[in-house]
Amino acid sequence: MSLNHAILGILSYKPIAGYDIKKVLQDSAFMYWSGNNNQVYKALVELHAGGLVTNKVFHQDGAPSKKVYSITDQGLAELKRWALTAPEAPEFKKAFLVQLAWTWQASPGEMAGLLDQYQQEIEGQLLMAKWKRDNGHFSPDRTPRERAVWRLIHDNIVGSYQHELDWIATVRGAIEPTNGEDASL
Amino acid sequence: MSLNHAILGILSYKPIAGYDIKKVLQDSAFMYWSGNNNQVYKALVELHAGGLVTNKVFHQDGAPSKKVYSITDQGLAELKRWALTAPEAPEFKKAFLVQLAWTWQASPGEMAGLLDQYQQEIEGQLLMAKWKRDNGHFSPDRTPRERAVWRLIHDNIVGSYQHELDWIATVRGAIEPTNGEDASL
DNA sequence: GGTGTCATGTAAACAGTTACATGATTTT
DNA sequence: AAAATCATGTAACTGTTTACATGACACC
Repeated sequence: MSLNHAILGILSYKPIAGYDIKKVLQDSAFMYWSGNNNQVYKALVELHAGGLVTNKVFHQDGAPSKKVYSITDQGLAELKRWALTAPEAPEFKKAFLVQLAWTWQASPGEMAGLLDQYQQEIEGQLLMAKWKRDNGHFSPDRTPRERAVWRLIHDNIVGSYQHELDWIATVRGAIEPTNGEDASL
Repeated sequence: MSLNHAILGILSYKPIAGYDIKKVLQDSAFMYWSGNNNQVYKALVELHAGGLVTNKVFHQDGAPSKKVYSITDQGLAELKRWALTAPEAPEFKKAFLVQLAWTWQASPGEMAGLLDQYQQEIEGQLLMAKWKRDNGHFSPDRTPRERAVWRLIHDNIVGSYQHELDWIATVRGAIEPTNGEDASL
């Protein structure tokens, strides 16, 4: 589970509260955890127990108190150690491919409709990914290299959606009936 | 949970036993479930309870008995219904991107090493994906369209890894130090 | 007056992985 | 002699999502 390490990374940039970590995760295009309460607060308790973070409670009037977490030297060391561990292969969970694999009972029109829907879905995701790349408000910018790396990471995600759109186009080309049988138009 | 539907799809091609469904899942490039006992046998019990599949026990000597499952008309109808439901966006779990995001403590050499390792990992996956596309022994081939669709699905996966390799190359180009400071060679 | 934000946390449900168990047969 | 394959199943654990709970304040 590298969620704990992702949180360490976030805290390495600046100390923030659990509630805000949650939002950073939810807004991130590449930190793929949903960022729900259960996961985040549990992770923070674990990190705290391991001495990788500390927290300080800030009382505010007109709003609930917040626990602001900071990374420790031990946490920084652990973050560096993890950052250099052997990379894992990416996991692609494309439910649409599974669906498409079993459309032999569908008509050409139904298949075309499915592809249209998938394309719309992807176009939406692509737009969001681009927006997050260009306007995401959480991006540490400690060195020129870090800035470049974050840009490249977002390009990877954008490119993944772009690849999906390109692929949809080839699918349309490949499965369109050679003899014209279109309903609408 | 669409694992149940994926299993329905497999059974729509031909009746097979749970043990073999497990292997089909493990060998599949795009049906992303690990195919462990717990998941498969539990899914089959559910499908059976819902009347979507039936089973027949075959006793064999020199080997354990097997329960061969078949899809029912109800199961076929459910498979078609599901195949035409609104497609979901793909999920990309690229742990490497998270790792890369927090490498600001690493030296240029360490980063280059990481990239090398990731590339090797991806090259391995790409090879496997291509092999499964070209030699995978489970591919229903009921109609020319189904054959084409299965090929396209595998092309999607292969393309995803290919995209990753292309991206690695651009990362290398973007972050290589402008002034030459290389250790080895 | 209902909905949303801020901020923490818990409970329950679902999904997924790893490991255990059996017992004959085949392979290394 | 040890390990893997065939074939089913269960147990224990980890990971993830959804929902519940509180209470002040702001917005429409």
